[in-house]
Amino acid sequence: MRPKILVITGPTASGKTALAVELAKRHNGEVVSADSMQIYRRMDIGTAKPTREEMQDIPHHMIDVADPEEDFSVARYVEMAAACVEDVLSRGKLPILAGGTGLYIDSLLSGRTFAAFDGTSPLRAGLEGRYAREGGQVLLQELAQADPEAAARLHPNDGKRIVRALEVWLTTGKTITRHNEETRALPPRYNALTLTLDFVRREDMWDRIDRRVDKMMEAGLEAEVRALLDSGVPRRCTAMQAIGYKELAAAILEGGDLAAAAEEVKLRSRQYAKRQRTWFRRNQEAKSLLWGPVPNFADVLQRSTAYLEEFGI
RNA sequence: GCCUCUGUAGCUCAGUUGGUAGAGCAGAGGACUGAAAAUCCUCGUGUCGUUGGUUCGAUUCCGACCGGAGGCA
Repeated sequence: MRPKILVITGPTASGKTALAVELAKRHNGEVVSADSMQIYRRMDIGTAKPTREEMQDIPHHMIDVADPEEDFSVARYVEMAAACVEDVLSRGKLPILAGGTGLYIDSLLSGRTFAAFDGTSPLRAGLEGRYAREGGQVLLQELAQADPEAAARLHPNDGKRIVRALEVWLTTGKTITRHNEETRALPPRYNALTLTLDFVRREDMWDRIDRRVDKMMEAGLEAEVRALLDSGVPRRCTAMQAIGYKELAAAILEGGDLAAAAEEVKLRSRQYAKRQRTWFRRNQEAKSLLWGPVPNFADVLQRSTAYLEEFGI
């Protein structure tokens, strides 16, 4: 019998944190964050990391577990988060996976494993160099020798995935297609009830995003980004690619207008929310909780509780 | 008041030697197996400001009018 776990997801600014905390209080739960950027320490304002007050004494895991100059990854997330979930379960409490990083959530729930990876290998650097010089078409032809399916699936411009597919083949002797098939066949690690928060009207979500970015600016996002840059966090590392950070870093270092940068952050956040929705939409099992034009927390809480009862939590 | 420039997709603009038009951005949809807040793919009909005229035919040429920008008084 696979352990039951509650998942709360949804696009950015959809109220995941508040709902997770409230349900944790009512169901003896602890929150395990599923957010690829709240992982990083010293990045609080721009990632909308829950504050002490917002956490309301509910333990939160997988927040502040890496430094910004480290490069985190899905594989690391799954390994660490799985340990957190096991820990929560072992104490007889309900793990509540809350966050908006779909890949992290799905990977953890499915029990997915990942092929070996070495970000510093000369092989990888070589492949990246060749992609830049020779182009995707050439590498895809090479990939087709070993893994015709992946070569057919990948677009010549999708350098990241072409390099990875070749890397997996060359270092493990197994194609990424084969690897994917094998991991897909693995049994799910948990029995999850997924609640997806969203908005009836897209415009309402945009408004919330805009207001949240305004609040971030008032709360001192600029100073937070400056502090990261001053402490030597390189601009090209993963953490600095986070929305809110890369735009402000550009404005700070290239002398741009901060107000314009904030508008850019709003735009990128909306586009990000759209991508998140595309990801969540394909989960047919998920229960959707929609906010109307006037958010009614009590109503959403009640509907959530009904789903939990039905699921047997 | 006069002169010049300008008015084309939500925005910025290109273009049509007269045969009703196309880019970037925005937007929409999709993908996603060790960067995922990342990365990648697909999708462009709009009274070509309004109204007369010339013409077989005008968004394109001419006039008037209405916006906008600048210059001269």
